Amino acid sequence: MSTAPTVYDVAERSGVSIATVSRVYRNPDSVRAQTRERVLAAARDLGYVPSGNARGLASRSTGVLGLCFPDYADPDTDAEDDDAAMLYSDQIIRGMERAARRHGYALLIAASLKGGPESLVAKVAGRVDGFAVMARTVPTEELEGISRRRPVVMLAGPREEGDHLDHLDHIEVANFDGQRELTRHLIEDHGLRRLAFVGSAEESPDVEARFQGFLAACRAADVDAPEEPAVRAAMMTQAEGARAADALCDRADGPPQALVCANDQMAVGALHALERRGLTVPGDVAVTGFDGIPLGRLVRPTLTTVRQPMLRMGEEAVELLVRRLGGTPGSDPVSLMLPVTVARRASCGCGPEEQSAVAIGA
Amino acid sequence: MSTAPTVYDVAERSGVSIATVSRVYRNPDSVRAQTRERVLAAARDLGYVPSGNARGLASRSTGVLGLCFPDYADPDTDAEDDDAAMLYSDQIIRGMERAARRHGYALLIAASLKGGPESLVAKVAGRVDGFAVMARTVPTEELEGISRRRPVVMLAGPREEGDHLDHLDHIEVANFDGQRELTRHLIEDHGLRRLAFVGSAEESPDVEARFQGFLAACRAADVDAPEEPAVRAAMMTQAEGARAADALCDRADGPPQALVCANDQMAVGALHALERRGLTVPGDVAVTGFDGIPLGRLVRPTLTTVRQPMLRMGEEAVELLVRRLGGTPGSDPVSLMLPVTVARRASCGCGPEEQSAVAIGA
DNA sequence: CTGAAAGCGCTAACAA
DNA sequence: TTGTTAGCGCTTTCAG
Repeated sequence: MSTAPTVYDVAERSGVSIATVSRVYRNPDSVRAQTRERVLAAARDLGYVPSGNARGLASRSTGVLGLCFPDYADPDTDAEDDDAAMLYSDQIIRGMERAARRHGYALLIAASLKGGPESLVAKVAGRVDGFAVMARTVPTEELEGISRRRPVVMLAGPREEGDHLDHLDHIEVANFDGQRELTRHLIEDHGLRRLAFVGSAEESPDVEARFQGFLAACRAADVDAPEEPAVRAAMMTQAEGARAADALCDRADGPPQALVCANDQMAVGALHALERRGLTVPGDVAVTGFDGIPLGRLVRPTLTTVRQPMLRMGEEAVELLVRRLGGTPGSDPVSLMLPVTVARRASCGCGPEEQSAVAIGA
Repeated sequence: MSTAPTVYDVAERSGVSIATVSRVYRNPDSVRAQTRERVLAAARDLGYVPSGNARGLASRSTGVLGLCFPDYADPDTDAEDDDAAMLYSDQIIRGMERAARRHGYALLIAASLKGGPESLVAKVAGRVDGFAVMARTVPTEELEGISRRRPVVMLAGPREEGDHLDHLDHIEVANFDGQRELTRHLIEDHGLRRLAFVGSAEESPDVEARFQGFLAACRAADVDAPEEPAVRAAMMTQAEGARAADALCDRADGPPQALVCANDQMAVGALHALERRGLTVPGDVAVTGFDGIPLGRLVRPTLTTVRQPMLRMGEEAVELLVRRLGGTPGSDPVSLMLPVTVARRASCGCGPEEQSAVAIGA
């Protein structure tokens, strides 16, 4: 693994200038066929691989798009379920990779390491032409500066109005509308009136929007609606979901009729906790989630939830980035709202078969 | 989005030399705190982002690992199932990303575009310190040259003996042992004796190994074992699996007692085809797959299969690469064989609950 | 169609 | 502790 061969080596070996070697790769037709073959042969012999770095430096572009996502690994998910637990990030990655490929880009992905020392974004930002950031992965201020230099699109988490970040492109899903529709379903179609919302302790615009949707539905139906989530889980994991369910059941007034969880992971945890306590779902308590992770269809009862179009989100992110990179420099920030889908399954009382689901919002 | 600021801009603005600016990022402690703050402040004001390209060029390393994978998208999978269809590549990506993060690397992923013009590997290879390649994603010869210049690890697909590639590190799963054990189970535990293996038309060492495992089990039990797979599907998709099942059922001697499919996707397709024909599984025909994709637990009957540890494969790949990069230059090529797990579920006749599964091979 | 030369932005000795 | 000075390997005018 000595020193890697460079254009100079290839040039020398094939008796041309380095400029010609470069042309062979960047614009083959501008070189006489015979010369080209000679160069290619030399390159092959030498095991020559063009340096992406040098290329990028000289041409000021990398051909790579990036994605920064939070460390979503749920430590409580056991190995078995883990196979099935295709999370947010996985689907966004899939969507972005697909779209990126269509446009000739590769995808660089990096998750925020919890106690990470050096800035994650900086590392990614420095190696890509543009990138997407999942909400709350990166300090706002960091993005502030970076976004002045290259296209950035925020994923999930509503546009922060009047904030420094409002010049970023932005994609979100219909959190409010989705949660409102699901809640309406619980109230009107199943006749439930004592609902508890399980939110999260950390600030999350998505969770907040869901809670507001929940509230809206309650108010519209004249159902008692507390100003605050019944529980704010420390983390949105299965363990915390179970804990929340337990806490709610231990209250003086007994368990609520429905546990409306801010995400699927917590809902699954709640399902387990309820089962352990001998409560049946949806008989004694209905449970709902939000996200639409595959695990939701594996648990029994199957989980009623609001499905997010994560794959599409990834694709749209790339489209946005590509558009920005393609020119139209000063245009206004774009903000997309993607529709969600309410998946009525067993845990709300809709029976084992998944009901046909409807697109909501956007 | 004018011209991005460089070390020179930051240096000037903070009244130091570019070397100091560089130090602030690479080795903060080697700069007086006061100076450091001044530099950082200037950088912040300017929206400075270190160029990964320039860095890589100068330091001869990128801090990025890569993965090339085939375009596995199954066009037959409908959008609904797609959510659940976490494929090979997704899990390997997850595993690699995790491990890479632990070692401070980011991950660059790129799928082979079908009619892709320019060489995929070259693009990836030029931007990373080392990378993994899923079998049959890349022309052998290409890798030949590249692997002389940087660490490459092959995923799946057995080491090609006596081939040019036998100096590459290599990770595979116990295809042979897994398929043999599953087949033994069908024969001995369920008493089936007329088994048909559904393979693939394209050359695949993995599929071949599985078929050999199948044969071995048949012979060991004195079961009639044809030298060739009963069917060789054009692609390993659901549609082709269904077609294979139909073809087999239309034979003069009627359907076999068991359809042993070379992967889960085909097995799921077979399940559908059988159902359409009014045959019950496992009553009339048993069906098995290979891979352990989540979809296998969603279909009814649940799919008996051999589970591959793809996540671990990704992690091991990174470990191997990191080791190579860490020195030990001339050491011999490593070849890992990862154990698989036979998941006995409903489609072989084991009942709805998944039986405890055992690790096989390696 | 091909060559010469000037950088791209940063790191890494080596000095100071 | 900080500055100076070479490149790293490639793209890209501008000539020829």
